[in-house]
Amino acid sequence: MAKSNISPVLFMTVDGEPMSFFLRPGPVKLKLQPLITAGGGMLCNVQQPGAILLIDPEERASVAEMHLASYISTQYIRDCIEKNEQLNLEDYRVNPVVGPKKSARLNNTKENCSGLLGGRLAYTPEDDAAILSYVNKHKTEVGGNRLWQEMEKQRLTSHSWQSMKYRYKVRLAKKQSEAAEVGKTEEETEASEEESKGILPGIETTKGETDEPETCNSPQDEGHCLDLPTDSDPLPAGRAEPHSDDPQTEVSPQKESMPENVLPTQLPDSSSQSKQMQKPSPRPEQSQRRSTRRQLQLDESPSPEHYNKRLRSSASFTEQPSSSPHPLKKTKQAINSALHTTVNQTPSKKARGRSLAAMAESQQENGQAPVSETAPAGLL
DNA sequence: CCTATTTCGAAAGGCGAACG
DNA sequence: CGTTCGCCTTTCGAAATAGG
Repeated sequence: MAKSNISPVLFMTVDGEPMSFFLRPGPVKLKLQPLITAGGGMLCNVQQPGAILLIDPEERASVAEMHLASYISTQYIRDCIEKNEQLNLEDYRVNPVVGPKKSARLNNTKENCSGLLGGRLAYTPEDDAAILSYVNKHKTEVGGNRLWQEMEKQRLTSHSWQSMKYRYKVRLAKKQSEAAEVGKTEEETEASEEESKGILPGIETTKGETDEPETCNSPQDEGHCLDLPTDSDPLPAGRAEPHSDDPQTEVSPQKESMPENVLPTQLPDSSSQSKQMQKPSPRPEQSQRRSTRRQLQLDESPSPEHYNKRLRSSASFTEQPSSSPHPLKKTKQAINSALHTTVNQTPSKKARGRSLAAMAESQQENGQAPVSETAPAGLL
């Protein structure tokens, strides 16, 4: 494969974020590393949350069957380069996974604990710790939902994002604030504290290993236990020690915190957000958050079509996510809506949305304009 | 520039399990 | 058996984006 032919953004998400891959050390890794890097991606030395686990098909034997599901064949890289386009990862999954996390959680570790027997899953210290550490890194976003959804996406825990959020609000926040008082200076302090307590093995990625072997039984581990392995020993089965010494192991989980390897291509996303401020108020953040959000979406829908479509919008905030083109509009709308509310029409929007959805489904082409409800809203 | 549509954030209510 | 605690799901309101 000629490095020169590789698109510099081949392994980048739509928002310009480099895709992270993890591959056990070896000749294959040596071979692929430059290619991935050339494509704008990054090959991590440790398994990070969002990292795509690669494995050479020939080495699959070295991985426990149950863990194979988390791996993507290195052929993916080759094919992407060959076709010069980002292919579907699922097509290269070594062993297509089926198990939904929900079902998995049923056999959760807490059989004897007070957890749940039925469908509910109690929070384990690992879950809490993972959430806390994650939140520590994204303090500015705690107020919103995006962060939590991210967490869910990354399978930080096997709970829904709403659940995690709730959990955080209700319990963790307290703990955190307490801890914060103790060591206000740096958030890390807290995180490390947790870790040292053994509660938190490795930030988000983690969950796992810390102190209980069972951890690997938990649902998440389906996908996450595997995440722990480091360069030296990616195999869950093989690793006896949780780690915790290796500074770069799981201590530097986030996508944002994966610098070393390649160009950090500063992501407007997390970086800018984290910088925000210590959480002023949810609103002010919005504008910036929006753009980020958008990018996330792009990230998820890499299809060319979408790309084009969005490009337009992205263009507006290309380099300045938090610029100001929108605020204007926003203000206007705000005013409008304010007026509207004052006058009346509260339900308009909602009703509209609902009826729309309903209508759309039930009478796709009944010719009934969903706008009906909107009319009044138009108060103009 | 205005209107319509989509998405996000937040809150409330409901459901299930454990404990007294 | 009743009460309390905790998690999950659904609903409501607001803002941003896209299209005309």
